[in-house]
Amino acid sequence: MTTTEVQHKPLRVYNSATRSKETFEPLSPDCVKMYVCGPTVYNLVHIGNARPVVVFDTLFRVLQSIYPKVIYARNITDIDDKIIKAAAEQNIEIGELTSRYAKAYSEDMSYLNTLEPSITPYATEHLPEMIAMVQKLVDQGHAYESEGHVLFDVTSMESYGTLSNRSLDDMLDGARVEVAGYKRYAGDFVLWKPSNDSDPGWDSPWGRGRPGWHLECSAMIEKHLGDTIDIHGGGRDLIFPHHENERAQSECAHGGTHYVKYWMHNGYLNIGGEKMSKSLGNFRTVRELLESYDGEVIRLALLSAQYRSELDFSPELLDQAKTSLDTLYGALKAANAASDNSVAAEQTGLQNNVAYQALLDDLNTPLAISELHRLSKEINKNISADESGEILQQLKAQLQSVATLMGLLQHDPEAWFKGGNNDDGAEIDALIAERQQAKVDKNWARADEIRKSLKEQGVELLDSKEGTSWRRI
RNA sequence: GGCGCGAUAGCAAAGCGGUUAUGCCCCGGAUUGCAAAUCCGGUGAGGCCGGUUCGACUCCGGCUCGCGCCUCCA
Repeated sequence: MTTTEVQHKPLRVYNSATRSKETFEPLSPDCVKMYVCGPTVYNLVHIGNARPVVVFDTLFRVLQSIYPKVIYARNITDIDDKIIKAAAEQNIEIGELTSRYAKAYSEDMSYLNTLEPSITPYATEHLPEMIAMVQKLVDQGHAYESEGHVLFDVTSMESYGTLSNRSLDDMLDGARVEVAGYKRYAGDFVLWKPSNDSDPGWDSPWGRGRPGWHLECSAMIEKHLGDTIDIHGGGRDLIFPHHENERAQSECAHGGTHYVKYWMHNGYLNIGGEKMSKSLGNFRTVRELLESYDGEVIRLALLSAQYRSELDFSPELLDQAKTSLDTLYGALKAANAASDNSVAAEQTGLQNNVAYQALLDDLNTPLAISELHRLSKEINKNISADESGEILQQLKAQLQSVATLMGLLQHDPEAWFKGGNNDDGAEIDALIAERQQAKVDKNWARADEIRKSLKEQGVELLDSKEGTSWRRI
């Protein structure tokens, strides 16, 4: 490397708060801080819940490619009225329910090739911090106690509503819910609420109770990341009220200090043109989909549209993602077969890679994926042209490095095509050997018979100059 | 009622004021004992109506349709 500074194209991200795409400038280039809202653990997550996880995992990887240290926190909400209800219905302890589904979540997400966040804070482990924050808000006149509840006074904050771009008047105009009697103002939200004897609760200055929904994220960010963070992510449906209220609590508790520099929100995953949601019941769980599709197929499907747009989820989408991955793995496999790995790929770096540039532009994954296809086509052409292995290795290195940034092409190509269980691998190899002999003997009838019978078992034979390989179909 | 998003070829989905997006599907060709894979080529587009411009899918205005938030939700 010369003294010339490397020309980095800047990362650009769409900031929901300003409703525009901005150049990402971290608070400190030495340590970038990102927080993403995680699941409430009372059942299996659906594929819509997986979208932000995959999207922000990709962002995490891109950030790590630029900055030396990135702290990524994703919480687990393990106290919530839905949890209390579900545990009661199933007649089990709350802790049993939440640990079961927190584990399931972690497993499901790992199948989608997501990296572990740097920190996974649990709400129930941060009660002292939450209570302290509520106390601070009460002391500073931003919150008040009423009938055992502590409420945030939204009229006490000048800029309340700026994140979600709405005024207090607008909100009340459209209010569809009855205003609870203990609220001074309809828009006030709960910081702390009383628990009855059968509910889980913690002692507080306002009696035994539990936190309101928005409080945990504020308290955990404060504790683990500080008063101000670079990026806060989540689904679009969290902008209001969740993120608006989080911001209100945190900034008021911190004397007006800016809470989040870049708010990022992914679009909805739809089914049949409608938002997928637990309340509508039109969801598919990740676990259920993993029975039929490799996690990487699901991941590619989720990345096939830019994260801010809506994405209509369908079996066709997954089938297309599967076909796409077959093509990409096919090129990798061919590259492996055609070149000896003794030719070391020169470190080309990512900066000049079109796919990387696309990712730096607010995670333009569809464009990046198209570049993956262009690279794989280049690989195939170079194999046909029988060019030197060096070019092939370069192309392969490019393809793999940028695919890794998207959490794709993480399998061994051979294993990808041969599927999970290789119990019958020896049997297949024996038949291939027999067919090879038949071909030498020009016994085409026997050769075709073997091909046909294996195909009936879901195994397809692929003849090439290098010999015969196979894959599951 | 308030606020916001979208409409691209059979399907999915991007960039871009003028030049092939890309993938899947479909058609033709090369290759192949057969098959697959691969390569080459092709069909096919920008909701509707105006405006700006030498030129608009791309900018501006209107309309239509669809979706979302304002309530738990990724």
